Amino acid sequence: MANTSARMLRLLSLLQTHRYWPGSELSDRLEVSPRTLRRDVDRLRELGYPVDASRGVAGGYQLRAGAAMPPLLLDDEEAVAIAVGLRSAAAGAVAGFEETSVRALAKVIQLLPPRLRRRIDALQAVTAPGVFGGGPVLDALTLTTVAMACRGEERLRFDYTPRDGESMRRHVEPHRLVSLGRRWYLVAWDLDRGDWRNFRVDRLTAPAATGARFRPRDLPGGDPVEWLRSRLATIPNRYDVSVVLEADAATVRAVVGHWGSVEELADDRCRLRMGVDDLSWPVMILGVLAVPFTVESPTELRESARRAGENLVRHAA
Amino acid sequence: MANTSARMLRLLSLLQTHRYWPGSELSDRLEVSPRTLRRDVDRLRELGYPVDASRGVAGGYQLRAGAAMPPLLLDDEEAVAIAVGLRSAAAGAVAGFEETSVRALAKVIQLLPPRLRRRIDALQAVTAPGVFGGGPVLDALTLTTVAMACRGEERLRFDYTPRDGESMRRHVEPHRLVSLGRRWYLVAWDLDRGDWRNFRVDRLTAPAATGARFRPRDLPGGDPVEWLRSRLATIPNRYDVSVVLEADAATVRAVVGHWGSVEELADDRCRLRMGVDDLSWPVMILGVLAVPFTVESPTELRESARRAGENLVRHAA
DNA sequence: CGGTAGCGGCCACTTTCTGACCGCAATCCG
DNA sequence: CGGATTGCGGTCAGAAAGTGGCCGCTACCG
Repeated sequence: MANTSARMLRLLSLLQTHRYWPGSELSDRLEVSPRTLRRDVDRLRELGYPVDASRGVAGGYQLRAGAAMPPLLLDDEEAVAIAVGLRSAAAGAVAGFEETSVRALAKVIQLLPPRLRRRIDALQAVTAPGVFGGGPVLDALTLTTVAMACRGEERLRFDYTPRDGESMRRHVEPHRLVSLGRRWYLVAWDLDRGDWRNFRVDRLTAPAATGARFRPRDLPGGDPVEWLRSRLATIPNRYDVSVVLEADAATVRAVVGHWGSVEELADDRCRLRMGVDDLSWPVMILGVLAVPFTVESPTELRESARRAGENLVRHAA
Repeated sequence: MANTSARMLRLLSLLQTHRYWPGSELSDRLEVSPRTLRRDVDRLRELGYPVDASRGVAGGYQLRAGAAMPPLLLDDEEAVAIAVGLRSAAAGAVAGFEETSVRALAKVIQLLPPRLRRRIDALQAVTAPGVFGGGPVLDALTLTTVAMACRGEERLRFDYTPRDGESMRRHVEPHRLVSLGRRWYLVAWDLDRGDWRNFRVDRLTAPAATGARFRPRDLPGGDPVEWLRSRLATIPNRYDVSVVLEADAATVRAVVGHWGSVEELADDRCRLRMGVDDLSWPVMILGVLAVPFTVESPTELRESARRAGENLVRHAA
């Protein structure tokens, strides 16, 4: 209680909650003499946390940004917000951050007190529900359980239903979670088969870490993403969309965001390319942009767009 | 360096990165004797962090979830992921979490080392770019600067361009940020007018905290959200969309997510209601659902849907 | 100019920390 | 079952640190 370490943490936490603190108030709250407070502040500075101080009548202490990330001291609300934000980022709301997000999420979840965990679970599925065509709905608990087993190097059991086949209990040594093309895969050593396998996380239920730890094996080639990509290459199942639009690139980018690349062809003409599993997403983009367009590929997109358009026209009457 | 507090933090951080740690390895890394390590673990436990230990040949230490949130010790990647996730949540990707997210974001941003801040700023705007019709593009820096001024109780100057009028420099005591209907508002005491005002954050540029602190005034009524709502009630400017769809409610919900309410009318018939500023969003939903529908209101939606449909049909050829 | 508030040296006293040594208690494995 | 491994915690003595009080100094503000 009267411990120095604890006091330092409390001080750091106080400095994180308000921008300015008069020294007297800090020493008050920490129940030490002002002299000791000054020493504590010094200690923080020695640890690399940049605490600014200003003198004079309205003086006080302030925590600036430094070179290293100080320990984040969060209250309940903030912790929940972070978990929720990470969850939606893990679901692909922010392109390119899925994997880091799920790693950070696993860390937060692991530390989260149960009562907060319940609040988060109340939000149910990991996918930000919405228009992200093709993204399967994924249980956040499943994803984080798997992520934690990877990190903790714990064996994992789960039920798995392959695309065509019976559901089966599996027992694996989890290696890495990989997010590829809006889907999550687990790369793992299958203990029953004695070989490396990949599993789509959305086809996986009731994962449970067994508690047994293992020494990670080396994946052939080393890079799980490459390995997975080569395994999946045998079943390509995506459309490569390419459309020329009579609109300026900036407008298109504003609508499409990260989910496609926009190539400027002229002042008000650009080419949009994106890879998708489901054509409804590009159709929507064409719909909302409301500009002339030419479908270059795939031909199926023409058909989808025409059908959607006819449907709209027919019922708008 | 050989400081106890620092070592405790390092220990906590180690315990956060792997699930299990053999005691010998921990004492090794911390460069203390195993006895001291045991004492450090004890200290953590006394501080309330639940460190489990298991004995025997594969024994080790492990940090469980406890009653309080321990300080989060993040590496660069994780910190960036958290900031990015929070930013997208603040932009409304996760309904209902905008305000808490922006508070947490302000805290993280404040602590973030500049090099990481730059990485995040490279991602530019706070809005998850995409289909969220009507959400104005908002600069993350603006939002967090304002949030930090609120938290730090610092006066704020900024340029403000009202809907119809000249841009003007303002000087306020910021009170609260409020997210309402996919927009951010600042509720503040206007120092020039000597009265409470609200400002749309997307119309606000170059915010700068002056460094002068103030004692927060009491907002009449106390609740900033209520206050703002009553102020805005005079300018209603949204469409109230109501559409009957020939589809089962679950399907519609999966597409619409939080952004509307779905009322089940029959097995394959439901009513969708949502409030929007911009009709392109409901049009897209109608497009992607590809089911018969009847627009109940507003009549403008019929026109928009028809135009979008015709455009699709015309160019799909 | 005077008041406020942070800075940091000095000192004496107290408390904590540390490593070493010990026997003990789970747990795992053969 | 018995041995190896690994965590647990008591005790001890010396070393290290933390503490409050005192002081004069400096920056800032009105």
